[in-house]
This record gives sequence, structure tokens and C-alpha cells, in this order.
Amino acid sequence: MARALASPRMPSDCDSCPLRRHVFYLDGVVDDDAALLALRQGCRSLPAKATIYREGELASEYFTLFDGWAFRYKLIPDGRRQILSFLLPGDAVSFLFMRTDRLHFSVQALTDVSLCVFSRIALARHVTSRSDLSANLERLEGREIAAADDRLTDLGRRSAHERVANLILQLHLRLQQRGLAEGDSFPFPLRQQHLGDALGLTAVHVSRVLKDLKSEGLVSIERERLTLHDAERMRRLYGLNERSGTDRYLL
Amino acid sequence: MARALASPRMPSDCDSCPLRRHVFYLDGVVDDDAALLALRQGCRSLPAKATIYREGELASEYFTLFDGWAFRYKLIPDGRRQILSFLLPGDAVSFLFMRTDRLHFSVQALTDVSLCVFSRIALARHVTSRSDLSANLERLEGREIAAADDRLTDLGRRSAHERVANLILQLHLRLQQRGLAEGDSFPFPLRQQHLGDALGLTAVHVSRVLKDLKSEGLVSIERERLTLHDAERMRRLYGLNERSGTDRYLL
DNA sequence: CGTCGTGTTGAACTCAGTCAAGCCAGGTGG
DNA sequence: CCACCTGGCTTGACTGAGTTCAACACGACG
Repeated sequence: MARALASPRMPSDCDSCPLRRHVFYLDGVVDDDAALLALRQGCRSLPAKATIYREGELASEYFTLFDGWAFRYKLIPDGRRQILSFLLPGDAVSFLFMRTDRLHFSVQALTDVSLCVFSRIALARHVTSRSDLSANLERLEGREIAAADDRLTDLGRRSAHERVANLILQLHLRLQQRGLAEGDSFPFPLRQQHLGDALGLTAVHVSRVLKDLKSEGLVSIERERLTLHDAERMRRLYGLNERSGTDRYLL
Repeated sequence: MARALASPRMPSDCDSCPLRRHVFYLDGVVDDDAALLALRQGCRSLPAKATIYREGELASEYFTLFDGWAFRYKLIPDGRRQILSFLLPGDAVSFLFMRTDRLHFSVQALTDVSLCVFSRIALARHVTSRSDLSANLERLEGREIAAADDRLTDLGRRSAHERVANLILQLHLRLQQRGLAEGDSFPFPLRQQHLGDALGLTAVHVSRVLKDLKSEGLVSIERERLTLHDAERMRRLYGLNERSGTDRYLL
């Protein structure tokens, strides 16, 4: 069952939180807002594999991922699973909770996680009352749409090797932006089953693809850390652009 | 080149437009708003295959599809195409233009189309000034995210037959909601290449799958009209739910 | 020490892709 | 009126990327 321990890294208030600007604000677009931060009710820690939200259930809280990784996913009736996205420290569990209390996907902790907890209603009311925050929220949702469109293109039109390479590059980029990568190396808690479920592949095939990438000297994985030895060559080999569509046009 | 003829079906003002409530309002959630409708600058008609918007270009207008079909798509450098979604009468070309002037996908007319044209800036300003419209816009974007997540699950985890069946059922549902289906039959201007590019398949394989669906007596297609002979059996055979995730939880 | 979760490898298989030919309806132009 | 295109659909033969099933390795953990 869900232990509830505060993460050692979690600050007691938002003022000193290094991830703050990722959660509600597009960098620099909206000024910090003490009233909004004051709405934080507390934090919650959950162990790996815990369910953070289950599809269709009523949610009265709004979560933000402070530490650890999680993922959004859907199950189809026969048990197949599609991972929709990975959530990294600094991500909201979903902006959609701002406007609705039930969603179409579930969320599971991938590692042990610490969440910041807000009252959904209070937060929604606050955002509604400030048109700059609303506009900002729309932009953040726009980013989600762009990210989903990128993934769609991946699954529809790219080979297994391209998909795996692309996902690794994306994760690296996102972690870099949050200051959570150390150069070319970053934490990589994913099982091959997760990669497969995100990319529309079987875990077995992911294993073979990773073997290829490793033997080409592009990546190595040790003790849940991935190192990118030649990101540029990987991009070239697998026909991927420097920047993802996700970030290219949407502020 | 783009002819510019008014559609015979297009009303001269929004008051009598039967599609109005689909474009900006979730049914009944937001009252009609004369000021918003007054922002319509006019209309534009384009022939099939015309480019409505090209990825990365600056847009100063906001479009709404009044008549005909269109689709959003991305090209990857080697020429492969992924269709992200089909736009039906009553759809906005993209809500994202409300908050940004460049997007990550292109839009092409699939049939001859008529568009309603608004000034992007004026519309954005108006929506920003009314918190109910902003909240509503966020909900509409939420629907897009849910739809994208559904498509992702399709491409990642379903077979070719399931994908084709599902897309047909979805189109039927959406057209029904807009009063554009006649019972089990509806306009179907898609080439098999479009189906393939939307579903991550080749046109050749789409042809084979459709042959199967036809010979099972589930659908028939004649003169750009599709008839669903047994939607219920099709759903059962291909493991699909009555309602799509898109609509189930998001108002 | 056994068990569990995870990853690796091989062999057989299959779904979907590729390539190529032919068909058909509609449109154009002689 | 016929000849000829053109774009889209169908079909067959072959290929191949990715799946399935099964065995085994290995480390963590109780």
C-alpha cells in the first residue's frame, strides 16, 4: 500500500522549488504568482507501480510531479496497454484536470514519486479568474497536443529503430531542460516493457533494437542510467530533427 | 489555383448557421455570444487538394470549416505523411491558433471546402476577455488531446482491421452528431491513401482490409458514400466500445 | 537457496509492406 | 465517337519487419 513519506528533496514551500516554473508557467511568459502557489495543499509520496489516477474515476485533487517518473496510459479491453506519455519531475499529471474531474486515461508511478497536491476546484477557480493564467494554460495544452501529434507520427510512420532512438532523444532533451541530465547521461528507470508499450512494440523487439543501438556505439545503459555517446549521429542515422515539433512553434 | 466562390449552402451570417454551436461552444455550456459571431470576417472557398495552412507559416486568420472535409497532417523529411485528424463541417481548423501564430502541422482540403474566416487576434482577444469562453476553449482542447490519445492507442496497439473499423465508426459518430449522416450511411470522400496515412498503413493494405469488411457484410462504399450495415457487429468483432474515450469523460 | 522480475537469444511464424501488372470510370482531345 | 490519359482500386507473388513462444541467464531479495 501507499506509504506516505515526504521526499527528502522536497522543499517545504514553493518559493524555493526549482521546478516551479515548469509546472504552471511558460518560461518568463507569466510572472510568478504567490496566490497560486499558496494553493498547494501539501505533498504525497507513493511507491513505484502505485496508481496515481485511474481512468474514469472522480478526482478532487490536482497533482504535480515533484520527484520520480510516472506515465499516462490506456488499457484496451483485452489487456493491451498503450503508454501515452511519460511524466518527468516538473510535469503536471494532467492539465485537463483544470476543467474536468474525470479523464480518459490512467496514471501510474514508474519509480517512487513525490507529488505536490492542490485542490482541483480552488486551482481551477484561480486560473479562471486570471486571464493571463488561462491563456498560459491553453498554451501548455497546446504543447500536449503537439507532443501527441509527434508521437502519432512516430507510431504511424517510423520504424522500430527510429521510434526507440527518437524517444531516447526526447527524454534526454526534456530532462536537460529541467536540469536533470548530466551531460549526455541521464536517469533511465524504464523497463523494456514500458518502451514497448509506449512505442507500439513488444518488449522482445525493444531488446533487439537496443542491442543494435548499443553495438553501434550510440547508447549504453547501466544501473538505470542511459548515456548517449553520439546524439548527433543518432539523429542523422534515424532521420530526426534537432528540435521536436513539440517545441518548434509553440512557445 | 484557389478559386474563391461562396458555397451555396453558406448562410450570410452566423445567426442561421446550423453548425454554430459546434465551433466555439460545448453544447449548452456557454450561451451564444453575438459579439463573438460578429467577428467573422467572411468566408472563403477552396478546391480539393488546396493547402489551407502550411506547417510553420505565419497565420493571421482563424478558420472554421463550414462545408467539405479537410485533414491535418505532418510530413517527415523523407516524404512519409501522417494524417493527424480529419476535419469535418463544424470543426475549427485548429483551436491552437487562438494562442499562437505558427503550428507544427499542415492542413489540406480533402474535398472542395468553404471556410469561415476570423481575425486571429481579434478572436483571441475576445476569448481572453471572457473567462467562460476561455474555460470552454480549454475543454475543447481537452477533447483534442483525448482524441489524439485514442488515435495513439489505435496505432500502437490495434491491428489493421481494428484501426480501419474504428476510424469508420468514429467518422460515422461525428457526422451523426452534426446531423450530416443519413441513418447508417454518410458521405465518404476519403481515398484509400488517406486512410492509410491516417492509420499507419499502406493504401494497398487498406484495400485488402476494406475488401474483408465488405465481404463480411459490414460496410459498403458506393459513389463516395459509405453505408454501415451492422455497426454493432463491427464493434463486437473488433473489440471497440460504444463510445470513444474522446467523449466519454470530457464534457 | 529458491523465486521473481527483467533482459537476451533463437526459431518459427505472420501481418503488413513492396513491387508490379491490370482494371475501371471519368475526362480530354482528336 | 473513339483513342488516350489519368487517378484510384484490386490482385498476385514475394519480402521483410516485428511477433510469438520458449528457453535460459542473471541479479535482487526474502
